[in-house]
Amino acid sequence: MAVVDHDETAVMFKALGDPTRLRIFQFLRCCPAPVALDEEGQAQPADGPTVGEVCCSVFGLERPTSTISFHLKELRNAGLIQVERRGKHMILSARRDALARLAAFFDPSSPCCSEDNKP
Amino acid sequence: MAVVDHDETAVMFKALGDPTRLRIFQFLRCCPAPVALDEEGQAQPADGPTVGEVCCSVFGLERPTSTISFHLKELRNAGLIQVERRGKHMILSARRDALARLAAFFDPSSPCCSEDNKP
DNA sequence: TCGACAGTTCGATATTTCTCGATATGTCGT
DNA sequence: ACGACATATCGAGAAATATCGAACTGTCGA
Repeated sequence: MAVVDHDETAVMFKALGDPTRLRIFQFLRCCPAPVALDEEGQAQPADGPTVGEVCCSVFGLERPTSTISFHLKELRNAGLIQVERRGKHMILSARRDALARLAAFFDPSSPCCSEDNKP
Repeated sequence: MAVVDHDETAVMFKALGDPTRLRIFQFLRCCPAPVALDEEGQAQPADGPTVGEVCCSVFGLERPTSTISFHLKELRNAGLIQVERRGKHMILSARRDALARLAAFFDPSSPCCSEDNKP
């Protein structure tokens, strides 16, 4: 088993490699988690950022929602964010497991010379 | 001053967003001490990995040198690697400051709600 | 100086990506 | 059911990107 799946990790980096998406992701990182599933499976709803709030807060409505929606889909396909419907809104949040995975990639104490690099 | 320069950081992520470049960078990361093997398998003390070694070790000569050279230039322009001429070879190495910067980006303890996210 | 070697740059091409407006889908309140 | 709202999808056009072979530059050794 490879320490790092290059292709899958590259998808994450590619998603963050666009300035528009990086700003969205950074914004979502800083927002409180919209929901907390406790051990009983009870969802405690909290206010989370919606697509419209991203358009307004991050881009000042200078971008059409269709463009933001496109980038949100890219971030979701890369596994970087979660999207949850709540009423007519979509609640957005950064995925903590993705953050942990990327943090581990740059962790200096982690082993880096995996079998992938050998012919 | 912004905590994170989105555009500049996005350039780094974009460079790592290609599987070919990610493999190159991962390979170079694992050779921090400039040590290489010559034809007899002897370790040359001051030598680091060269372009040809990347072609051979990482891609098994399945890619032309021109393609590797293209990706190395992208990584260099993104500030992720250093290239130093030594004789007829180019000695490659990952830039530690770039690694530290990216690690800081994902550090959970670092402040993430910079002024950039506020309108 | 010549030829061999290491690597880069160039030109062409195929593919992907970003962006936008228009249209469609889904949800709520009445 | 209907209209208003929030967001997604579609289609098209412009721009960027990855890839390759050929040609070029630079360096060393004989």
